[in-house]
Amino acid sequence: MAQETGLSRLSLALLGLIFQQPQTGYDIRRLFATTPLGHISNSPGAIYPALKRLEQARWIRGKAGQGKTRRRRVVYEITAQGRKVLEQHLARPITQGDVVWHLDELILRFAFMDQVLGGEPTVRFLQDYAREIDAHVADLRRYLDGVRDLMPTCGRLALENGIESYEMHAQWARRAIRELQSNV
Amino acid sequence: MAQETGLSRLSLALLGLIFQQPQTGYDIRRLFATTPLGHISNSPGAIYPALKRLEQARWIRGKAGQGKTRRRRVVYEITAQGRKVLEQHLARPITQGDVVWHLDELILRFAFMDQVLGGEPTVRFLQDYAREIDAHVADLRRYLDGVRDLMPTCGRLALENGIESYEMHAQWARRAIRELQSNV
DNA sequence: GTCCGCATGTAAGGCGTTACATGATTAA
DNA sequence: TTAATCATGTAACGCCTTACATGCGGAC
Repeated sequence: MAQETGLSRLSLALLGLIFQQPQTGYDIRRLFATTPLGHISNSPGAIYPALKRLEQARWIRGKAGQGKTRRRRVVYEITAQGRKVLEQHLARPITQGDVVWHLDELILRFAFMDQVLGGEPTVRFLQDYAREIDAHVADLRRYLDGVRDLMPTCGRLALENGIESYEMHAQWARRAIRELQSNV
Repeated sequence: MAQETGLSRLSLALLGLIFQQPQTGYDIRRLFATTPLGHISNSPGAIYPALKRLEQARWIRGKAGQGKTRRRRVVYEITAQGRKVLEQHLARPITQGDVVWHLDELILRFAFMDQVLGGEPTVRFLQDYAREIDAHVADLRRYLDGVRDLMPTCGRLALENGIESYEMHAQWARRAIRELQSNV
């Protein structure tokens, strides 16, 4: 499906949403069209094929179902195998590479995590997340300090944008940890 | 090359870097491998084909050149046409869609902007950037206020992550504007 | 009876990823 | 002379994007 893990961002979102409750492709399209989740995708040409792939992998199962009317519609629900894949995917440890290349996927994993894995693994995930980000920020700052005066102004500002973005993520994670722990 | 604009993120980076100074593919690979710019790509399987495409489009031109040694190496330099394309690409107005789907590409455009377009267009770009982000943040907050109590905890926290991320970008832009204006 | 919303798709194309391939040159 | 580094690629694959296609049901 996707390179390292077997789950592209879109597939992960689909699997997570269908885990939350059985849905049709159209339900998900509407969700993507009307909520911020839509930043993941907004085209049927991605969603329907992705659902097919998930079904072929036996991670979801489509059933002919009816909504309010009796139009043809396929309601997908997650399988036991799909649950297992989702759990394993969400439980994977965070690497430096994830932080550099797949930060948004980490957030997506987090978004489903409490319902799939429960509270404690979620908190641990955020702790790892914050730690990896701190390490990466340290790297970036070291680099910036070394070349600050050599860089074109906008290049430097763009790099600072990246650093501040990571710092914001770490702050957010620590706030989220506090909030999750106060709710236990 | 890419959908709306004719320049994928990688191609934009390549064109911008070659605009800054003539380079070989290997130079750029090293740059990607050793600087934060590398978050764009790190594989020769992407870089060399992209350079070929840019050359076929006549936006860059490869010349056999020698570095310190006399190994075969191709030094690429930007053409007049390439300069024009780069200018036009960087000068494109910012849309809401850019903010939702291509935020990182906007930052990349910004990174080359002062050298390609000069200071005033760069400041205007940042003003537009901040304004579009403010609008999007308002949308997201409106949505969040409507469904806050219905969302699973991690889902809400993930959404807040997105909102705070955008807010940080707007703050950064305003700081960058001040800095650019104080340097004129 | 026509138009809009529901619901599911297909087709073409592009680009990035991983992995592998190839040779030439310098340092040990 | 062996290994590492320089330097440039190719091949297979997967997924997303845009655009187009289809057909039913309800509302007016």
